[in-house]
Amino acid sequence: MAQRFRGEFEQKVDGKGRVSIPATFRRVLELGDPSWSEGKRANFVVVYGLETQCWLECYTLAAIQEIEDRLDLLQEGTEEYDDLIFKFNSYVLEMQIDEDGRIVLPQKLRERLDLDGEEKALFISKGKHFEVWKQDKFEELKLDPVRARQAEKGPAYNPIVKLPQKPVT
Amino acid sequence: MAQRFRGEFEQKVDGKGRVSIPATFRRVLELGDPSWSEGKRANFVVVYGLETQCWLECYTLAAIQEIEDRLDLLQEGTEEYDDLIFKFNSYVLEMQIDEDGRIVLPQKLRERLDLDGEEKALFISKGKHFEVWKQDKFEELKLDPVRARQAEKGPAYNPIVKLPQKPVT
DNA sequence: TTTGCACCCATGCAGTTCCATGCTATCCCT
DNA sequence: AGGGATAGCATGGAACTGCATGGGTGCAAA
Repeated sequence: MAQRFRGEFEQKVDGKGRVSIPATFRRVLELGDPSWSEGKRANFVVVYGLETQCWLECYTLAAIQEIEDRLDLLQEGTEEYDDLIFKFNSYVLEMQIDEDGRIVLPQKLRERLDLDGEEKALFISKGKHFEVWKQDKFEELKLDPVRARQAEKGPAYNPIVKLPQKPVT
Repeated sequence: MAQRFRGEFEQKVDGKGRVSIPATFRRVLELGDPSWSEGKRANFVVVYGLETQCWLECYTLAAIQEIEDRLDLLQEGTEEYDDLIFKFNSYVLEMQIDEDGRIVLPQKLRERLDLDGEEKALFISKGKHFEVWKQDKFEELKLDPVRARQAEKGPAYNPIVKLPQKPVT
């Protein structure tokens, strides 16, 4: 079982576009990079997508490999095939974590996130990948589905999101 | 069947946010960590959720694994999938019990619980997970459902909460 | 020449590790 | 049954380390 990203972190982006990758995420990226070893720098993949996408999706190399394996099983020319090729080949960047555990977001990506100058970025786990947002933007958009629905209902002591039914086997 | 958490304990949180995990809970967390063995430190998962949530929910790794297995069977993008990903991947922290049976609640969580300085925390079993509250808060809110309902009815000799019917098989 | 980026070094603080203490429940021996 | 030894548990203190962050320098491309 591959490691999963867990948790949600707030990191500062400095004037040069540098951001620390949260240490726990670093561990997962390192393990997901087949050519990584102690002391080396981990590589990973950033999917930034079309212009309308204002967040980054970050994948371990292993996860990307998994996606490519799946691609090989699909018919060329199907909609799904095209979408995946498009998403994971065209609008994509391979990055490397530096000595200090940081990456530099190039101009292009900073613009995409709508970052200028020093700002806070949000790192949000999605299990097999994580996303990076400009914090203000994320909050403004209230994209979190649970929060969005709860906002309608008002606060309540309802700690458990309903679990899915056990599959019938 | 996995072990269950039982009982309710009061533990002191020191100025640095350190708390002892009640010993009986530790046993359950250890058994629920597949990679744990005698002498090692048990890992588990703390779900702190959205800003309105002022308590912590703690799960064994086995319990989390069970949730993730179910997640793998769901369609990405469905409401249920998003809710679960958010709840169990995003607003979550993986923690490790230290040599002395304690954990350190990071700033973020202390704020969430409304703990500052030295205070009492309540550990409350909920069967497959347990919750952590600031004691004062818990009492103030009188969230205990049984107590709340009993308070409405006034004091009565009704010590036994009605047990659920056995399922018809 | 300016701007974007790779590299190097510096620092404060939060988080972690290690060691010490008192209390209580348990066990064993007489 | 009494009493002393023992082990595990809840706490406290202090040193240490890694992480997030900031600043500077040099190089290469625009």
